[in-house]
Amino acid sequence: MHNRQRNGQIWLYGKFRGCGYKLTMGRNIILNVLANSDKHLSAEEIYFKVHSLYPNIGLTTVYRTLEILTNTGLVFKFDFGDGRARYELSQGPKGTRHHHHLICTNCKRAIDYTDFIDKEIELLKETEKGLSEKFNFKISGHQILFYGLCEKCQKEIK
Amino acid sequence: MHNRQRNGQIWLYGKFRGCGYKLTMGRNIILNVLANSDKHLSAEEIYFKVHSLYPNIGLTTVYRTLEILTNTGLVFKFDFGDGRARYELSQGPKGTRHHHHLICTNCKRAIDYTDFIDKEIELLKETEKGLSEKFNFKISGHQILFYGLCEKCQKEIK
DNA sequence: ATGAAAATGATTACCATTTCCATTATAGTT
DNA sequence: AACTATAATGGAAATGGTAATCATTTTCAT
Ligand SMILES: [Mn+2]
Ligand SMILES: [Mn+2]
Ligand SMILES: [Zn+2]
Ligand SMILES: [Zn+2]
Repeated sequence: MHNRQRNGQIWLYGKFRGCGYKLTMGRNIILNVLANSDKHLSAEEIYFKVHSLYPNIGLTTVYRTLEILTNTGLVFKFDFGDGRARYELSQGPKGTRHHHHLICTNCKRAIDYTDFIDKEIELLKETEKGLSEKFNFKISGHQILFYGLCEKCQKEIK
Repeated sequence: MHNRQRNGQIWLYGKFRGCGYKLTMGRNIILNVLANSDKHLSAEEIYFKVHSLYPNIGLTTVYRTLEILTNTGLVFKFDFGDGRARYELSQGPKGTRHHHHLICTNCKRAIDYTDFIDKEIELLKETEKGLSEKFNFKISGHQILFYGLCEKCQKEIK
């Protein structure tokens, strides 16, 4: 969209470098694409967007970069059931807030929501503590998914 | 294990038939395998188990049956991140209780848990109501996932 | 500038799942 | 029981997202 997000990347770059990775042109643009999108992009979608700005990029590099970003926690990788992974910046100018997803079982689109997060956090914190003790499981993250039919698909399916 | 679950299938068969599908030998055995397992089986794992009882079965039929079972809600289909779908009976002698999962990000195994379900149900009911109104989204189910390292992998990774 | 290490991209391989299609089983009707 | 329309099946081939290979290029500390 605009270039107002430009500032948001600065710390992202730093965090990427901080993990010991070199910030190359391709990686830089991949980060920009992620930071400037409010969608849940697939690897191929990211590839096309990056390619329009930097035609030398290879799909392999996109996959490799996304793997790094996922492993370092800078990006969340999701499976919403449409046969391809979906990626989203874990923090940033738009996606700063912790959120969860509504997934349409028909069109496979995901809607972000942040409602009820406070109560949820409270419950999850408690649950997390109990579970990690009971199962001796070191919890590092969580995900809440609601499945159903989006407004559009409700009408279409009827 | 034992054959005490034999009774559990009766209503399953009925529910399957009730959806307008013919209960063939292959489908029957697939249901038995699911009902007698407490694991999260992949299509191939199910195929091998069925095959040992009914060698005529084809992997295609397993996939097709699992798709029917998933669409009719008799079976839950999960992606725990190991590159293949995992299936679990949604109700039945063992899996009657509503539960959620701890997923090891290393070995990709899933642990069932039923702790804190009461509080969770309460919160989710409220959340569900709020979300379905706000987004005009018809919610049909939900899933809570905790990610982390299982006891075994904590030691191995170290 | 130089060299070791990291990164890249084109190609190929992989592999879970789907599609195709000819054959067979099912269940209702005569 | 024979007929028939329809559903189900299974083997083979195709599909498609992702991972591995490898020769080449880029990066960065020296
Ligand atoms: Mn999101
Ligand atoms: Mn389970
Ligand atoms: Zn939809
Ligand atoms: Zn593990």
